[in-house]
Amino acid sequence: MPESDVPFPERVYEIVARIPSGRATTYGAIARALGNPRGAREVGWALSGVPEGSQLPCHRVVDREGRLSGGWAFGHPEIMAGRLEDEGVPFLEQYRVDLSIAFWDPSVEDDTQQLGLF
DNA sequence: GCCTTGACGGCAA
DNA sequence: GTTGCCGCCAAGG
Repeated sequence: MPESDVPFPERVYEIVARIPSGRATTYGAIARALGNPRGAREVGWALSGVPEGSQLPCHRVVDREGRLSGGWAFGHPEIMAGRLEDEGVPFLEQYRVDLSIAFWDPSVEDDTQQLGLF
C-alpha cells in the first residue's frame, strides 16, 4: 500500500526509531523527510502522543538549534539531557546539543554517517 | 464554525 | 547573538 495511507504519526515514529544512538535530529528534518517541510509542529505533536515507557528514542529529537525543546515532556530536561549525554551526544550547553557533529539526517540512508565520523 | 494552544521554523529589527 | 512576530498544520474547547 502507498505510504501515504500510513498515518502521519506512525511515519514519524518509524523515522525516530532508526535514529542511531549518540546522534540526534530535528523536528524540521523529520518533517522534510516525510515530504512536509512545513510540518515541524506536527512532528512535535506526534511525539507528544508517545506514551511513557515507549522504546521510541524520542529524546534524540531536538529543535533546529539543538535545544531540548521537548525536555519537560520527560518530566524534566535533565532526564533527556542525561540520557543523550550517556549515549555520547556532544553538548554545546547544558540543554543544547552540538548538531554540527551529532546531527543525523533522516533523508540519508548512507551507513557511513552512522559511523560517527566527522 | 471560530478561537486558542502547541515537543517548530524562518525572518526582520 | 537575542527577541519578537508571523506562518504552518492539527487538535481541542
